Amino acid sequence: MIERGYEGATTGRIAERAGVSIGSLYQYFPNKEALVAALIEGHANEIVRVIEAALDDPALATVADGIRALIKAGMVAHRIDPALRKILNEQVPRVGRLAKAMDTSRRITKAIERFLRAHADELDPGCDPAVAAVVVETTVEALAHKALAERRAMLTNGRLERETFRLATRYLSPS
Amino acid sequence: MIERGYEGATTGRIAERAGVSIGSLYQYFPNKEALVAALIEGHANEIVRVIEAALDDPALATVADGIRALIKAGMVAHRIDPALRKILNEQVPRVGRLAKAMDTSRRITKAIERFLRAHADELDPGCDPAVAAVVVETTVEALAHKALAERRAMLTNGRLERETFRLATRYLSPS
Amino acid sequence: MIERGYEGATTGRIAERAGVSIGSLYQYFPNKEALVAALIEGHANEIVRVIEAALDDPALATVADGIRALIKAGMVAHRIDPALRKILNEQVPRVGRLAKAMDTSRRITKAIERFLRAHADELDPGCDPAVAAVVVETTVEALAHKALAERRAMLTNGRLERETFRLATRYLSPS
Amino acid sequence: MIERGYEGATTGRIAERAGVSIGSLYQYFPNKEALVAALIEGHANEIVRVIEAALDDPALATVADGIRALIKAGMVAHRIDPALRKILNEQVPRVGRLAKAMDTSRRITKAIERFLRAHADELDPGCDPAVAAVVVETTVEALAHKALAERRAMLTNGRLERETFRLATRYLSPS
DNA sequence: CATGAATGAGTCTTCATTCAT
DNA sequence: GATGAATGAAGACTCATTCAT
Repeated sequence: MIERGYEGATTGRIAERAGVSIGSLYQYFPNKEALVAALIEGHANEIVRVIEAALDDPALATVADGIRALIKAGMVAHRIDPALRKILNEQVPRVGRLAKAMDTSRRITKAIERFLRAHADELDPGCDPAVAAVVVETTVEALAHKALAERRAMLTNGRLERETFRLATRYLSPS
Repeated sequence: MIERGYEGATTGRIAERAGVSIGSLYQYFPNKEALVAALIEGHANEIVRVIEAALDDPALATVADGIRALIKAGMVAHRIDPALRKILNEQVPRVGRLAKAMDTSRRITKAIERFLRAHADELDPGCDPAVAAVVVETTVEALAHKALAERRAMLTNGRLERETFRLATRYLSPS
Repeated sequence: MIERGYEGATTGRIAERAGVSIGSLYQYFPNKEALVAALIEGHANEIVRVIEAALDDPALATVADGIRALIKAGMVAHRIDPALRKILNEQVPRVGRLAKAMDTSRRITKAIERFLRAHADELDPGCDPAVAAVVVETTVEALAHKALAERRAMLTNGRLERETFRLATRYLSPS
Repeated sequence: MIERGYEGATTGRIAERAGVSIGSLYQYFPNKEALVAALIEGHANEIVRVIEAALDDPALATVADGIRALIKAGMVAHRIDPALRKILNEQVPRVGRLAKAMDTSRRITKAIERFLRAHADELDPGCDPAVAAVVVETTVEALAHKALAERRAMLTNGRLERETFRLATRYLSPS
């Protein structure tokens, strides 16, 4: 729906795809911004749920397992709606209620932090879970994005996924 | 100038900030796309130059020195015009001549790759400079962006810079 | 509405005269060209109808009667919207859908031809109805136009009307 | 130069074709209207000269000769610059100094009237040279225009020319 | 005098928002 | 409540006109 960017998504198009009239849309949302925010929030929740589910899997025994799960989930999340995911992180003006819908990355960071704390014994002693979570979230997200947006070759041969894993595990593990 | 995104940057606003009339703008550029492309290309070149200059410094003895220089330069580059830098990587439609102006990250990646090859003896044997350059570029850029956009606290206390350094050096060094 | 020519007729002015907003206009017409074409087509149809009605009058006994009716109808038609009539024949770019709206004169020529064929016995033997219709249509139209546009004096005293009649009847009648 | 209509002829294009700078144009003409008026007046004079020359030819013995010469000259005049001729009669706003440049048809009418008076003995007694001149001028011009603009077929086989001749001679000659 | 870059009013067109039905 | 026609502000772009060089 928002494949063509915030400005590209006209209220008319949104209404049409939603199968309702513009009038109806404006009965529930005060303006375009709120409307797009709701749209985004829905997708954001879905993405966060995918990541959280992956990290909460009790089958994850080690940090390495967690990293692998996170990378896999990151790829899945990106595929939920690549364009939207991108817009979600980038294009939507960070103002008002949109900001609220925007904190996907913060929620994911929190999930990663919880996971790291649960495996604190495996981490490098100098590693602050709160900080490390930011680094890991930012890094994994950026590499997944890069792979999907510009480096499809490194994606298909699995190279970038392996590199991402190496990057994260070396960063977290005791030297 | 383009703080509000490609669509937010109206030709009128661009003209006003540039201190000329719209008419003058259209004397030199055939349409908005070309105009924005020129704007972006200028900044992109500046950014690439800053990074390349940092990595080409003959005073850099080790990979660690290079990483430090890259991180520092990344921060500087981001400050050249944070908003534009963002747009540059994200919001501009990747089509036509705009796409051409867009390959800042590829040019930076090349510069990093050159640097890594020049210091191949210091790298982990399993490290392919071409791939590692993509990872380092993506990673350093994303963390600098994150720091400036959402985590100013981690920026001011230098924490994120240190973490970025640790992340990159551990990733590149022999285990 | 289009008194000042195709270029003089701005969408804004058209909307204003029509008593609607520009937005509404664009809800029904894809662009200015289509809008003007519709305007013209409407008037063209009206004009053609007036002429056809005059020539189809069963009360017309002779060619002379028909010529008189045609001249009268031509004057009436010209008064429907003098400026528009002018544009219609002259100024509108003869391209695309506009061209379609333009063939008023051809439709009128056809009507005259039909009339002439129905009265073939009264015509000069050397008179080809198809050709004569073109001549009569062009001639009557031009004189009506001239009378209304530049020679109001000859119009008010009925002189030009009488001359037009003499011109056409002598042209058509057997020598 | 004005092939594309009054509005289509931009001052820039006119200057370019004239091989001078816009600035120079504005040194001689106060505005676009005056500029176009001068352009038109030049062509108008040329056209009037062609017609007058044809009608003043002492070799013309009869009214029929004159009509033939007029028709021929009309065709020639139309070919001098068909588009311009058209615009000249139609499209240019009939205001201000432009009106002055516009009276080609009146000057041609005068020439025809002079010719008719010189051959008054051949004319139908009911024929007022002043009025007949208007009729002939309007009629010949309109048919030439029609032939060139919409009925090229009738032009190439000479049919319309012959019809025009018949129309005019029958109109002028004693019954 | 000639030049042509600069100007900005005026055009067409889109789209968020409202409101009568 | 739902609808979608109507609205008009705002944006991209053109071109007649001016004026510094």
